[in-house]
Amino acid sequence: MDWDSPAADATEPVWLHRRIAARRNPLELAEPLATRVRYSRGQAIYEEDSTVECWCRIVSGVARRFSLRVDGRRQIVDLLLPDDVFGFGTRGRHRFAVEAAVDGTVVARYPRARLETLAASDVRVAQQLQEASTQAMARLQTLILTLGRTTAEAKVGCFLLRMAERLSAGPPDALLLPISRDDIADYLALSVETVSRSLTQLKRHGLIQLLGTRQIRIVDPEAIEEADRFTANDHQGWPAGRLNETSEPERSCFAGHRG
Amino acid sequence: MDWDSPAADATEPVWLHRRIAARRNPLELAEPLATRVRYSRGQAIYEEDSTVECWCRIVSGVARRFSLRVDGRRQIVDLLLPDDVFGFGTRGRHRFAVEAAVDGTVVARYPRARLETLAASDVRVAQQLQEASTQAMARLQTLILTLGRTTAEAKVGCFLLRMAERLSAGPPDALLLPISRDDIADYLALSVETVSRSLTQLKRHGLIQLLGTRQIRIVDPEAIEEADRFTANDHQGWPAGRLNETSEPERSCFAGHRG
DNA sequence: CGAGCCGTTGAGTTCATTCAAACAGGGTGG
DNA sequence: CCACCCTGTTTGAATGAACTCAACGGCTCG
Repeated sequence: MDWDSPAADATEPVWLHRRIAARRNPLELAEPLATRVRYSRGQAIYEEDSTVECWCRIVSGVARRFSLRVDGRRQIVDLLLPDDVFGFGTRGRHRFAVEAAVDGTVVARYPRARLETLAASDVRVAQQLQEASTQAMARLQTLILTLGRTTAEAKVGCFLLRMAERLSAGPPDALLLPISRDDIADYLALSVETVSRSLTQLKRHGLIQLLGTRQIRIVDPEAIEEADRFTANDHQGWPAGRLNETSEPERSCFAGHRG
Repeated sequence: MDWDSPAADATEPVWLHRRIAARRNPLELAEPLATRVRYSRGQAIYEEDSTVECWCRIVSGVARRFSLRVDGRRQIVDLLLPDDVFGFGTRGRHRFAVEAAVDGTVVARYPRARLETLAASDVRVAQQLQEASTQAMARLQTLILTLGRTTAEAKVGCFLLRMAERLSAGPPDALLLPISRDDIADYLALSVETVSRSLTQLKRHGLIQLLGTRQIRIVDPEAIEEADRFTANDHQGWPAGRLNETSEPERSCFAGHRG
């Protein structure tokens, strides 16, 4: 099966593979150990508190690492895109559950024991593991900074920028969101309604354009990055030329996601 | 200098060393490489975007890893207590700055290059590095869960529980906060006033007792853990017997921190 | 004793949430 | 083909929560 090839399945949207061109497989040297598994949306990749048997890498699609609270709310701790590595737990146990966030998510699984023996014999493999772990830590820190922003508009804007950076090879001017508003809400610790409102606010302020419900064009990244200040001050401070609604027709320009 | 000994400096408060008994030095095998440095409150341990030269371990005291936003606000990404390891950056550079949060914080520094050669020759050292890295990741995930809670009272309560777990060897019933309200605020992305109000709220609800400004007794950990639900419902649901104010005299039972 | 820092409390405003309703698009079945 | 349902998304109104600005008390240090 040729799941690594970008054009493997023509029915899948492009963004699921776009990143493969941008970044190399971070576990390239361990690839002989890998077995691939395909998951449907919502399907568990592993459960909370399960034992660590494999390291995992997203080949295509998206997965969410999350925890369920006592009140039923869900906190997504990490959003896993193609070539993101996950599955190293704490003391042999997974602290969080992981499940596919879109249909047809493909995960490459590397048995932990064999991976470790390989790493012991090949330093470069050990370095790749280390690097993958560092990347995962960087994602967590980025999320903390996003959660730390003051207003919901700033959080959502920051989220868009980070997603654009991760999804695109070139300049982060446009992006196709791979996940639903629900997932964004649980990722940013906001309500779905607030996420939706923040997006329309960002659009009204001329910082983004909404081409489709999930297709977004980033107009003013710097202003988004500093959105805290602007929302704190009076709203006269917005650039006047951008205040008119960019009323693009809201036709869906793509297929392949079923929310 | 015998900084490892719990009674090295009688003027230092007990909690700075309490944890040494609870958890072993996670870089024990690398100790021959270590050099110790003492920092005063607010002093930089390393700067943002500096090159990674050493891994670090808190011997005694507290440090904060943080980033400054454009609006001047500060987000503390990690709070470092005795025997916490930090300083592994992303691609050779530190993404955040670290500075001492209390006077007399002692840090053991392990030169990166020598540490790596040692790890290459001794598998147990490599395992210790791996374990330390995993611990750091666990701290980040815990913070994300804390930041993800709905109300400020839930955030602060959750913070107290996690700090009690980290600071004490026994049951997490009491703790002596090692940091100021300001630091808590920047850690939880709240304002100082809200932190203060949340503490008095938790006290009023009978979930904690405030013995001193920094000495706290945890009365009902389970209720704190589920605080989201209670604050969401009506406030008649609180245990009636605990609603009377526990008006202990607010004398300071300890010295050694100057905010 | 005054200055300065830390912590708490109050008043008013802004912001996010809940509850509710409405809309759009995809898919299925009559 | 159209009606219908289901999911996901958007918007409105009202409530509740956190923030800012401000003032005050306690404590330490000079």
